[in-house]
Amino acid sequence: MKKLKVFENKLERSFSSQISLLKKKSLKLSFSHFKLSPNSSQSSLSISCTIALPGAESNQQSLIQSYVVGVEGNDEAKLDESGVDKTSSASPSPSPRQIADPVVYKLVRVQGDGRLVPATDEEVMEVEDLLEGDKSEIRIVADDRQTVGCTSNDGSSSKNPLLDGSEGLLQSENAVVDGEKLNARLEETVPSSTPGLIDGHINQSGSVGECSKPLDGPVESVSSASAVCTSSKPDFSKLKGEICLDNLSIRELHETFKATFGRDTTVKDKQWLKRRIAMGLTNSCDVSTSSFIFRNNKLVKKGEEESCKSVDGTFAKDSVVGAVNDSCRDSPVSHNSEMEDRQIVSGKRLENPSMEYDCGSDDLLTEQRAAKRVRKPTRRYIEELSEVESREYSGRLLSSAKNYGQDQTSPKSRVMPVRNVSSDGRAVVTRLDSLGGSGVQVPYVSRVRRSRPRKNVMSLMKFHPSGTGMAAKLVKKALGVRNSQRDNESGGEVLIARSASQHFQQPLTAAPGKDALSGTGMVELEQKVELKHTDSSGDTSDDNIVTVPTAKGGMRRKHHRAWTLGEVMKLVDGVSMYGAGRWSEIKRLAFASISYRTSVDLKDKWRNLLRASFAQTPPEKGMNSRKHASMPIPASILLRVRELAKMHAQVPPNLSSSKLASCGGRSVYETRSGYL
DNA sequence: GTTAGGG
DNA sequence: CCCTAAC
Repeated sequence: MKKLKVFENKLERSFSSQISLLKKKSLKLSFSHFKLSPNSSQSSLSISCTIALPGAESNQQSLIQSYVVGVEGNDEAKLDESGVDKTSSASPSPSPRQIADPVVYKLVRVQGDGRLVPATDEEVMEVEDLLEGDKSEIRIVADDRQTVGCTSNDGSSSKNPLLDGSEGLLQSENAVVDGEKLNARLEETVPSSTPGLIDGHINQSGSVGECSKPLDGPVESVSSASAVCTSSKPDFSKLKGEICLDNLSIRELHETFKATFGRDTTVKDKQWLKRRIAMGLTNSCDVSTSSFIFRNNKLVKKGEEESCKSVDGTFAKDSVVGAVNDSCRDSPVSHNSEMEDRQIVSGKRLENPSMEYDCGSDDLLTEQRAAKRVRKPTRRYIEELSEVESREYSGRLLSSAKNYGQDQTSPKSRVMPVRNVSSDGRAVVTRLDSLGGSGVQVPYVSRVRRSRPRKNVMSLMKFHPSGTGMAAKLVKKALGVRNSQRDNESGGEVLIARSASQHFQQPLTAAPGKDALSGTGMVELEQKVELKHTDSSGDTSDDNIVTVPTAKGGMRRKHHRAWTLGEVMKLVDGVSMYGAGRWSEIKRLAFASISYRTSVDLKDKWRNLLRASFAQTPPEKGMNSRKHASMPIPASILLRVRELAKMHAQVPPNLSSSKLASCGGRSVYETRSGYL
């Protein structure tokens, strides 16, 4: 009999998680039909609950979980011992491990007369979706609970694997709390996280620590925390126990590990082992601790949506959380090397003191990130994230879809850039920009960059003695006075006489125009400047500036200016003359008149050229299919690129210049002149 | 300030 | 093109 109860208990617990899920979906749940009934076969029990799907009242569906009792393996043994009917043979699952998942969910329709009719595929799908969608939530919820409510631990001690533990606990540990008391106690426990648990004492879930999705086949029936809310029967004892992994020796930990995961581990790190075990034992997915309480076959809702609530800071370490998430994500049996890595990652995160939790959504994200992350987040990345964060308080959740990449560091641990919060509540990120020596803050977005050397400013300053005035203007412009209308001379190539003397100032004056900012308002300056030097190399065009929505929602200016044939040629010439890699040189000499191409641009372009030249070495073939998108690069040029590449490959950078100068200089020059 | 690379 | 990390 006792055993029976155990099963019931488990059933309910696992079932409750489903319920909580549904609830989250704001589906109406009708628990009146909740019932626990022995199946025809002794080896299984089934429990059902009807839920009213949004639209159809009449159309009640219920999720049925059937718990297959007889299994062999760790669980089995225990069960048997407990004295319940041992159906060792009954279990279909061959391997011990698989046995661990005795719960099966079935969707059925409840007929008017109470009969249960197998659900149609469609119905199944429907519900599955619901559950599916909630997975993440579940997990989150689970996290909280894990820490908080925990309860059933099962055999984490080296000796008792799984189920056994639960049994033992049932009887021994904190024992038997019944009915009312239990509930009352729950109330307290849940909301307030239990401090002690987090660290050393980890709650073990009853069975093996794998999680699986609700509807997919076998699911682990026992959930750790859920135990808390389970007491459909008054006399249900509470499963509660804390296992102090800390006290275990490494060897013991190993054993435990093995018992938990079914494999050995060579890891010696105690911490790691503990985490792993805790994780494994903590069956996250199907725990629905706080939300419901079963009582006398009725489901009593316990707290309101408190998935996030229980976090009150105590639960500041997310080791457990992280781990849980991990475990959930993996297929039951697969926690292996892959997992281990992540595990480590999460471990790191742990150490971060400044973490805050917002309901675990973060954790989830972080999780995902952790999985891939290889490279440390770039500063920009960090900034973006932080911005997101800043605007996040609007209540909008981080869209997981956005999936901020693999940033491992906790979102919370980011370094915040200087920022001011404007009245509208939006955070404005600014950076300190020094213009002409005076530091001013300009909106981060309109950051001046690219081809606008300081000297430009200085030179401008020269034109306008009133330095301060200028600065002011600059600032103003920076602040975003945008006058979009601009004379653009669309980036045409600049065909201008190159007498240095004639244009010797030009680069300076012209620069401002091209600068990425132009759109934002350098205009005034420019115009003034241009008055003096009307000739202009003509690259004032910034028309191509396009604002691209960034992931974070900010807009980033991105201007694109296609490389003209002429530019390409200049580049090639430059490379041939000065050598690839001497981009600044090339920029200075060959692109003196084209201020909008930076050395980096040259470098990038060259890289692309190389790629192109080699990629389509057989020029004719590969490209005809779709080559019109971007300006086709004349084969001749590609050829040259190739040659140059070859040359450079042979000749070390330092020699290249001289060598090239001698070799290619002339021809190059000629070519260029021809084009120009 | 440049260069090399990844994104 | 944009950003960084390294030089």
